[in-house]
Amino acid sequence: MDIARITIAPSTASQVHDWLRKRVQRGDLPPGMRISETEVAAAIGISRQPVREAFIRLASDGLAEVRPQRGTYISRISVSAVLSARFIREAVEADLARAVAEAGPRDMLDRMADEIARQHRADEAGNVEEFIDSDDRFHHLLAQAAGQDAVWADLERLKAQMNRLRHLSMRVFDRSFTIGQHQAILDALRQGDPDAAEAAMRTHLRQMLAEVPQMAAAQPDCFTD
Amino acid sequence: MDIARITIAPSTASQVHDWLRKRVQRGDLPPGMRISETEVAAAIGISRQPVREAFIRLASDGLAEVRPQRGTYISRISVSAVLSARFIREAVEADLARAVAEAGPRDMLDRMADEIARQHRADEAGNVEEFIDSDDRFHHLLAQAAGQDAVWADLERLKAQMNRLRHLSMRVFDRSFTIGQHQAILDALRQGDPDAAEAAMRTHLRQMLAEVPQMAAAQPDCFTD
DNA sequence: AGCTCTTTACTTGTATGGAAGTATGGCATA
DNA sequence: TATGCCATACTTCCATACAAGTAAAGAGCT
Repeated sequence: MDIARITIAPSTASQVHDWLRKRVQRGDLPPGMRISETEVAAAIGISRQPVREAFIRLASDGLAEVRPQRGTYISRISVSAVLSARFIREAVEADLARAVAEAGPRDMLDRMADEIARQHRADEAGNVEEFIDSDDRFHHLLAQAAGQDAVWADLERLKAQMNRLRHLSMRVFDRSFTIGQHQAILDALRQGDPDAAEAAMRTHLRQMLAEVPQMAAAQPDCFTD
Repeated sequence: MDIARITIAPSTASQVHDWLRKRVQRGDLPPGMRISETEVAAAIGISRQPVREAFIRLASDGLAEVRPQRGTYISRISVSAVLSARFIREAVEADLARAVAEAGPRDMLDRMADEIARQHRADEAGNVEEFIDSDDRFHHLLAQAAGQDAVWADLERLKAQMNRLRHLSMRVFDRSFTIGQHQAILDALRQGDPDAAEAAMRTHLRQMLAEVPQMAAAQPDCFTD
């Protein structure tokens, strides 16, 4: 018999937190926007307390900023935070790529190829959300192939800022370029060439170095630093 | 004229959070311990609400676990979380070491040498707290020397679990060994040898790979996974 | 003894009222 | 016109009361 999977009903505060976090990451709630405990509570039809606790969690995620007695605001995207998260991602995923090139299970590589195919379809269909999700799964599969699934979970926290930026940039930049880089990484992994895999990954993730200042210059209200 | 540095009085909830976080990291509140909103509030002499909000933040830090209607517990140290944080640190600090070896400012290297001297003194005096603090400053200086101060701030979040473990292990393991590894890293940086610097850093941080399972086996109640 | 139900004493979650602080617009004054 | 004061309408923060759920001890029955 399987272990019964018990699911407890999530608290109101937790649900509000999830709801807000998704809306912030999708850019539905734009950077700099003011949100109010009272307003959100009235809109949902609950008291202020659960909303307040959701705000606290949102602030812990770095997605909101609570200024006492002044108001709560959706965080602007910190350029330096994005760049340092990018630095960390490059270092980590370079090591992951090396590890997989040296001893990666073949079936995981096949699954990565599947994701690239999905990215082609999402690109042609103009489905930005699906493209971003598949992009994430591609990199997640790399971590799993290296036997470091937990590492990806840790990176998720750092990716919070990058995700918001990506929802802006994906409508602007060339997605087929991204797909080509994914393919280059996978090719190197398949050939079992650690140096090539690392180089391809670093090239891929350094793409952001040029894009971030460009995005920040185009929409200065959304950014800080 | 300088910008006036305005400091707002931190909220009660924020102060309680800081207090609890330090106590958890120092091992003062042991893993698995049960804490109660009511008890803490009574001990401090305030109402439950600020304490409750401090608990929420502590849970966001991964240092506590709130089980609805059941109780709140200090998180056990997750072996897999520590190992994945270690993996990330190795990857990041390897890149940092390379960068500094290639183009690191000399004065920062001198400050790193100062820290090693402090570590010798702290070791002889048996001052574990000071040794750990200096150890942190040594690695922080490396990030600053690479012009990536923000990266260290991001790593702080991941180090939360590792810090608790270190307070346990530092009383057990050989500190002079650690100092020797720091010296080896600094020597490679001074010689401007990126490969040697990276190798020394990876060796240093892989030390934990052997220690963590050893610690977990010795004190199973404090760990999970 | 062993099992079942109930009571009771907890826990965290939510609602609400008021306290303290901040920004803003209006008004009097120079 | 420009400046300073002040009432007012917000905001978040804290205290308190109650609701809902859990766990363990104990009574009563088989």
